[in-house]
Amino acid sequence: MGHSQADKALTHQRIVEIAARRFREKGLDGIGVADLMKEAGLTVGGFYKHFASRDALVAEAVAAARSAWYDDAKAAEEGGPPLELDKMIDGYLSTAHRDAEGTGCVFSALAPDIARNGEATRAAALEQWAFNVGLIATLMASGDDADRRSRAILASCAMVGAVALARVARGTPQSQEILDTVKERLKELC
Amino acid sequence: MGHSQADKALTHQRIVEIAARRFREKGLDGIGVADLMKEAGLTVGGFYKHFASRDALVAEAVAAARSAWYDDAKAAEEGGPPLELDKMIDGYLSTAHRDAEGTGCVFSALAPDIARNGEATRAAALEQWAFNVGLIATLMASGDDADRRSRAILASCAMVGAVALARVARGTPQSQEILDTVKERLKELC
DNA sequence: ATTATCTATAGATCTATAGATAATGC
DNA sequence: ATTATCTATAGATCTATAGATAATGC
Repeated sequence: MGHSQADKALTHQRIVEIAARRFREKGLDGIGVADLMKEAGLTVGGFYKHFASRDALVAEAVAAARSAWYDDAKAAEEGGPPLELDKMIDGYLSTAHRDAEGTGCVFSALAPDIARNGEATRAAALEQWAFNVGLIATLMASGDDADRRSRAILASCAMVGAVALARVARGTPQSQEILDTVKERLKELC
Repeated sequence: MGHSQADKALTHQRIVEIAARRFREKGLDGIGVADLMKEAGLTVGGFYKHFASRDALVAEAVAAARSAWYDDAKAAEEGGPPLELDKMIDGYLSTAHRDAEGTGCVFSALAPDIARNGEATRAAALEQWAFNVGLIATLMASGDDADRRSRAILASCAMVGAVALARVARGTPQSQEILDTVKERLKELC
């Protein structure tokens, strides 16, 4: 086992990433510190040398819970394939995203849980939301700035709600209907 | 204290109603059986004569977690004031609804929690969602049945997402912006 | 000497059950 | 006699801390 400061930073990051995944899968109250540490190959005793409290981990994990859009945007900035709004919407409203809570959008997985949490967690989440809305607005084909932002906000709310509801309806025909309907309507709008 | 069978039915209902409120406020994992019983003026020991398990209460509470729309629809059926879609949207996307998790829409308060729960809970929730979508579609001014349903689904997803996100953003200007923007866009659509 | 992690545990939960108590209802 | 509720508690969590161990880094 490593004990250097460099190792500690990596360990810290590993705990945060595991938490970001498991919290999205099980809810912010759905998994305990001991299980998260175990999954990181550690024991519970070391946790509080990394985080002041469980809540502090929640805040870090929510801030770190990035999904495909963010990765794609970063890649595009660094000369990768340019973003296409149609494809982003298709990806967000796909069954693959619906079935991958742990790595998907933090809002469709945790919005009500985050809303019940402290200022730090909510501010970190809101920053991500603003990033997403900005991204959608930028990629729209037409409209002035205010109109783009307005449509981007509607699209963001509809997508977050659609994936959350499609997960509730998983296993029924309504689940696919929700995803397909919102996809079709948003493509008209954007 | 009452011990009759009639009293027991009332007690059962009281527990379910308290749970429906507190679960929406604190999340499905946010309050324990003992605290719910205490709020009903009872002690924890009697709980399992009312419910087979905590999960059974969750399922009943989610099914019973009705909000203003349902009450208004029932009242309209019984000769009360007719439903108006514009007013329903205004109410749903109001700060009053945002700030009243405990009595508001079960989906904006609990959708991801419900999605993580068992079949019984999810089916009870989906039934409510279908009721709401049907209501919206019925009240739309124009369009054939398929088009109304399609727009009703978009409206439902956008409203659920908007209130969940407005709660995350509570205390910032974005909270109001989300509610107002989605309100304006949905009134165009409906 | 400092510190990253581990072992062990305190103290506070939480779900569920056993058995007692006190009311209902045949 | 039956049963709705209560008291008490078992057993399994969960967060947080104390003190030991073993590595780093001056």
